[in-house]
Amino acid sequence: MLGRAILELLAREPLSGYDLKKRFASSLAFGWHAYDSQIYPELKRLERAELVSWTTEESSAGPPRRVYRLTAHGLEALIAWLSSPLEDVRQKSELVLRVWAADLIPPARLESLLSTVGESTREALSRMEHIRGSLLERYGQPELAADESQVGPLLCVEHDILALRARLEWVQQALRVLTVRRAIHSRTAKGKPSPKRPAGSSNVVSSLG
Amino acid sequence: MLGRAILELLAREPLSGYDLKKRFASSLAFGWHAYDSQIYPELKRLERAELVSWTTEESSAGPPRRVYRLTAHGLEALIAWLSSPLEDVRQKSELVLRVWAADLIPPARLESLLSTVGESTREALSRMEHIRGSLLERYGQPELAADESQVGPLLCVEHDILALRARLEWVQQALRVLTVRRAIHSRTAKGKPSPKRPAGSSNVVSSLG
DNA sequence: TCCAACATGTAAACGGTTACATGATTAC
DNA sequence: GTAATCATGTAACCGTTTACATGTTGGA
Repeated sequence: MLGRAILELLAREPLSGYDLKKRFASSLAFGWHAYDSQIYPELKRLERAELVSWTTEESSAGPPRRVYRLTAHGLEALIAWLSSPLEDVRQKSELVLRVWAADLIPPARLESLLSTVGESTREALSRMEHIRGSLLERYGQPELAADESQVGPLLCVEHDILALRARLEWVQQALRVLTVRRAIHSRTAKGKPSPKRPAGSSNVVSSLG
Repeated sequence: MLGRAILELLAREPLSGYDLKKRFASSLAFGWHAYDSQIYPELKRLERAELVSWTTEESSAGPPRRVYRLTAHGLEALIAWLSSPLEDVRQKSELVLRVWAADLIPPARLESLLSTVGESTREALSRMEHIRGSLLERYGQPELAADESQVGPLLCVEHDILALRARLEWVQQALRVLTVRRAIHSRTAKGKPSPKRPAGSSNVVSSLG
């Protein structure tokens, strides 16, 4: 998959491994992330497949750079992939996996996990909204943006904003549920052991899968 | 990660490899998916780590089953993981990766990709809403549900519903944007080549990462 | 002189995916 | 008999992650 992401970036402009590394390192171009240790071998693989070629360029600071660009064959392969049918849009989330066993997590711990996620989601959301602001200012509404190549990135930013808002909403809902439950428990079950599954009640969730 | 998911399931009730395989195969317990080829080796790994143990049970149909259960140490390890700090909630999505290069996809292809995703999202959403319906019917509001062990699954279903709604909303927005752009193009640019990036305008997106 | 940024890599481990392989029991 | 379901595995591959490794140039 990283190979495809690299081809997309090279379709816009020639880049060196180091440039790509910077793109994939921090806030990540389009939510994708990669390590430098993966980028250089991947570029070699793309080169062997004749999807990219490179030329050496002098660098202003540091050793000479190997600048990669798409070959005609590379652009063709990229477009073929982009156009191919897409299946399986499942999203695995460690947070959700953990919350599934919410009853096994000490309540205070669970609440702090959710608060932390909520906080980082809020931050990511405001970063994304800021990015959207500058893109809209620069290019106008995505429907009208004159620069064809900016429509995709604009839509990706919109995607992230909607996804982050949904996650934030869920985290708040979960925290609300847990708070209410704690309040009820402390009132009704003073010192009583936590309620067990009623005998004979089959586990509904077992039959969902 | 699969090991953790297995421990969570075994914390509720003893299960055989075959049971786990069924849970992970189709609609997936809590959005997680796994292949049988992965489950049996993973059970051996958990056994070596003394997190699970097994006993043989006669099966009503077919060969005897090896039924696994958590050890005390396994429950301890599970709770330790559940309580540990959680970082990195990044979500990689092939769909978003493709849309980033929307301008390279033939418009009709892109629209059919998005429509397909929209349709399968709608289906998943109605499945999830149905599941939520039966859970609420059975256990009542998550705040009040008497069965402690069902709160997590209820919250997971809520999560999926919010996430699916957000995705659907985005897909519809994207389709709207593309439709409007197509309409404008066909009116203003009869036969004209598609507009190129204005010379000298640096790519904003490059500087976002 | 030393640190930060530039620039490019290798090796090992881990986890998920695909494909292949085997055999028992029950219902049709 | 034969197909479906029950039940358990192995082997090879591939992509990601972590850790390690090396050397240059410019500025403080």
